[in-house]
Amino acid sequence: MSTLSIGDLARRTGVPVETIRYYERMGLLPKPPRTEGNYRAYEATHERRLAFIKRSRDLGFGLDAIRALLDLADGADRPCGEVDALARDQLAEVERKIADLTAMRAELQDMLGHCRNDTVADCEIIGRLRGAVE
Amino acid sequence: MSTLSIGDLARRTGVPVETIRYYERMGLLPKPPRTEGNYRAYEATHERRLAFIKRSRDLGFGLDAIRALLDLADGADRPCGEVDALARDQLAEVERKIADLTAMRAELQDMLGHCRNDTVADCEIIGRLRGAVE
DNA sequence: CTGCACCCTGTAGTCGCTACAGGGTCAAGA
DNA sequence: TCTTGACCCTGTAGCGACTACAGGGTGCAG
Repeated sequence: MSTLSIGDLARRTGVPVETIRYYERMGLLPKPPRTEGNYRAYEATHERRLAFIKRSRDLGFGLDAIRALLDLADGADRPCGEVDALARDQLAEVERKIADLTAMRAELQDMLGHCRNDTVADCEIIGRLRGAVE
Repeated sequence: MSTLSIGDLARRTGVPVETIRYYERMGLLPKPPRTEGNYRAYEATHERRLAFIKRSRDLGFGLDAIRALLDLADGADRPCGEVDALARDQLAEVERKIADLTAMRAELQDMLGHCRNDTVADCEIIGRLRGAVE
């Protein structure tokens, strides 16, 4: 009655069915009980746990970090320093990626800004990829 | 005399040896002649082509796009509209990624800003990952 | 002639999914 | 009752762009 099929869980969380099975194989989501017909039968705890995973993935955490966060989230009494450290690491990683991409964007915009719709021989974009300007 | 070993080429371009061989397998870099001892013997054309590939990779172009850019770069007389389109697509992709990462950064910063170094039970970060605040 | 740095091929692993293939289950409609 | 079709199951292979071996060959300096 109150259990969910894997398809139900997928619809409710926005995580594809295949990905849910993948998380189970990777040990992120506990194996749910099965019905007579060998279908997975999820309960509310599973939905909460999967929502946690999805939120963490949306913030770019890797599966190893999420495993650690889930472990930490289960130990209510411990100080949250480790959680903090994981979030800080993730923030640093995100900032590094933003910096890389921002440099790429500037170079691409500059290339496109100099494009005079010439032939390839005079093309500023090709020229820069060749290394004429650095 | 004027040929380069794969290691020389790697040092001069900053592209690892294994990656050079990978680009050859993928058809991005033409197969060079071999020495008697079956070593690859590169010439200046290879170095220029590899530098072009590296520059394109640094701007985030995928290998398929680079293959197209290399083909276009070889036809000097044709208009550079296609080059322009590839660069525009790449810029759009980079901007999409920046937008995603910027949203992640904001949320992570906000989470960390609210962290009061509590126990996990009261941890703002864990709380948000659980979905308390949206 | 021996050691060492370098080179060769081929294959498997990384991350986080995604896409089958080849089957089983189940509820609704004819 | 039968059949259709949506859903579910397992297991395996593929993606992109490398990276890391294993197990061997080459070439040069001391």
